[in-house]
Amino acid sequence: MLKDISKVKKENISKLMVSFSDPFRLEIINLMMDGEVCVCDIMKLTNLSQSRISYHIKILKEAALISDRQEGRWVYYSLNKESLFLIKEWITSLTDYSSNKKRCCE
Amino acid sequence: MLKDISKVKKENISKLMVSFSDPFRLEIINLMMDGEVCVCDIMKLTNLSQSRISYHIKILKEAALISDRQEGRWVYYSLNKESLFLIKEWITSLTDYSSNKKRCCE
DNA sequence: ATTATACATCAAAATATTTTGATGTATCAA
DNA sequence: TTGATACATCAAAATATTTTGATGTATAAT
Repeated sequence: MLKDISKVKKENISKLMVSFSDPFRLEIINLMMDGEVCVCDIMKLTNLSQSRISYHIKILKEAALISDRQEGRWVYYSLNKESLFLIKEWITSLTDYSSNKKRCCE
Repeated sequence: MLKDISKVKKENISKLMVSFSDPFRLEIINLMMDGEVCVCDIMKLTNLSQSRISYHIKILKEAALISDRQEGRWVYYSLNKESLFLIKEWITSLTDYSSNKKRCCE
């Protein structure tokens, strides 16, 4: 079962990384550093068009990097700390190796 | 002065995140978990073509995610731990906020 | 000197992502 | 009920990334 979990995680990691890979998404993510924001906030703060923002928001949501909460006409978005933790864990696992130099191609 | 440093780092972060955003690059990165590898190692372990690997390696290198070391005809690649640490720091900074709920659009 | 190996680079083609502008849906206020 | 606001979705166009196959360069072995 552990293998299954790590496989599930692998795809998550991949999606999460893709979600981080656009400069405008990084901007949006940075706006969420200080808490919840709605699309109209992002519009004001970035001058991106509404549909453009919705598109990027969708990618961030599908990667589970952000969560949403609706309140009347507004939808509030915020960073999903669990996903951020997952990434940190994965990166940590990358640096765990003991840097032993190997001869290659043998 | 901490703020200034974070601004300089912003472009680095962006490139690093892009370098993480391809599934084959993730595979290559995973191969480096256990230490140095050369292109021929990656070829054997992934069945990707040589030029394809070189292309991805180049992107990883330009993002400073990996370092290279030449030894005769072989070039050994390995993960750059400093960059990995940089990303972890950045992600940590994202989760530092105190989740205060705000009214938007006001 | 010739040949083979390990890898980089290049331009064209294939493919994927992003942007735009229009339209759709739900909520709210008058 | 009508109109406005906040946001989502869609298809087409614009743009960016990736793949391929050919060629180039440096090192090393014969």
